[in-house]
Amino acid sequence: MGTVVKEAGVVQLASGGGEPASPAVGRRERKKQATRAALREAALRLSLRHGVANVTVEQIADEADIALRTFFNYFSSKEEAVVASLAAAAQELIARFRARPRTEPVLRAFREAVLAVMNESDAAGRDHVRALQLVRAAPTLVPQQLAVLAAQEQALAEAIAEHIGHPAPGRPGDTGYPLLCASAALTALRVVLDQWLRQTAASARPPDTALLARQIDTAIGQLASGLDHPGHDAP
Amino acid sequence: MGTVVKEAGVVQLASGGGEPASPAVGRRERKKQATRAALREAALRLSLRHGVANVTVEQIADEADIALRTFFNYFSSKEEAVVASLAAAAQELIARFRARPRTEPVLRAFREAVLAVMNESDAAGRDHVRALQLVRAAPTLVPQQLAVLAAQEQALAEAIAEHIGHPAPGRPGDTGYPLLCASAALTALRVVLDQWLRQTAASARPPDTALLARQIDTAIGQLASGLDHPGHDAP
DNA sequence: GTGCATTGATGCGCGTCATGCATCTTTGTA
DNA sequence: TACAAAGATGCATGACGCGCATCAATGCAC
Repeated sequence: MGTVVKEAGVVQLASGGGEPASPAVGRRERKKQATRAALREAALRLSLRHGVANVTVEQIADEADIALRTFFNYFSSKEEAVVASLAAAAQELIARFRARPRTEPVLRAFREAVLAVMNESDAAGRDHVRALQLVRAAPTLVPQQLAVLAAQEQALAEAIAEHIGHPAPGRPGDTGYPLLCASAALTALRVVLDQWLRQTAASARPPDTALLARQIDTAIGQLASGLDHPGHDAP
Repeated sequence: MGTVVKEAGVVQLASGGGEPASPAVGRRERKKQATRAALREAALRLSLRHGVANVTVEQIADEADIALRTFFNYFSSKEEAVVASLAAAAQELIARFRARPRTEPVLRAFREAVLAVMNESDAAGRDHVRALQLVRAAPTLVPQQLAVLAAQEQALAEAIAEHIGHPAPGRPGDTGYPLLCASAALTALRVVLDQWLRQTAASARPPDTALLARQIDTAIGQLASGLDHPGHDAP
């Protein structure tokens, strides 16, 4: 039989795409994750060095020492491989959110989750930021980035519903709040990150997390207190 | 010299892509708009009939009686041509917003603008809805749709800043409110439209504008009154 | 440990995509 | 009417994305 690794083409991207924190399964699964990671890192590295447009899928596959054909078993396009780091980050963001105490207001918990993810200093944490910078430099990736975020809306919405003891999205009694809140929060995050990257780009190398925290607080604060009345920095 | 019609590849999409309401210029410009419209309509029509994946760029070009090469002078991909209607709708949405009296609260004006656009019953108005339905049926188009909306955030943010007499985004004194409000509003619109289409899909043919209006009001209301306290239908 | 079924990796081939380049045609204007 | 600018078209080409057949590694039962 043929090979059907991708969980469904674009849907692979739409359904996550990050490393699913494999629960210590067999060697098979581990190797798959390794291959995926190798391709993801190769794509990111080469794209950062030469620019996304100047890198071919073949080069990425060679760099990762994987057959060209195999690349397409994992990602359906170059762009998808590059933003895979972001998908992973988004999934971790949601995991962090789920771990917050339910006594925290929703947006507060979201804020903490974001900062937790951004404060990671390990290899993966760096990749998130590097991928974001790359997206800023390559307009081709913008649609992909947006799709990655949008793909997590549903998951975050469910987490939010759980967090506040609200009916899950689509269930009877659902006010639509969880989904709206999730998409608004992720959008705000995207806007803030974009601004932050623009400023950080020309300044210090080590990501200025303090500045990011302040900007996130501002945005979250505006979302929390209602968008119909502008201009308030610290309520 | 070569041909450089597109205002800049993907940026064409990112900077709008709709018909710029040509100010009665020469025949040259009129013909360009006609060509663009022909391609846009052909792409939409064929995609609706056979599915986006089953339509080639060549078929679209043939249907519009345009050379294949010329197609790429207007759109850099099949998907871009299909969602061009949405770009036009988004631009008109902003135009409508700008026309609202400044006495209206921001989100109220946004609501009115949305309903105005959705109530259009002419050919273009139908195209908006048809394109939205197509996107729902073809995951490939989702990234493009998101990009179209995101591309209008800046424009809407500026309109909002004007509406309330706030410094333009990036200017000194900018609180970040206009951009956040714009992106949140557009996101909410996207979420609401998605839900609405899901429901409308299986029901009446003539778009149920009343239902849409109610759903928009709910979402806008939640945005307006703050996202940190859930569950309120009619404040 | 051996054999079998499953699943992923790889090679091959093909149709499509997307763009650069050269050329021809149309349009606007002096 | 002649000329310059701008768009449309044809041609050629490299990359893309995937179906299909095959090979190899893995997991499992016995």
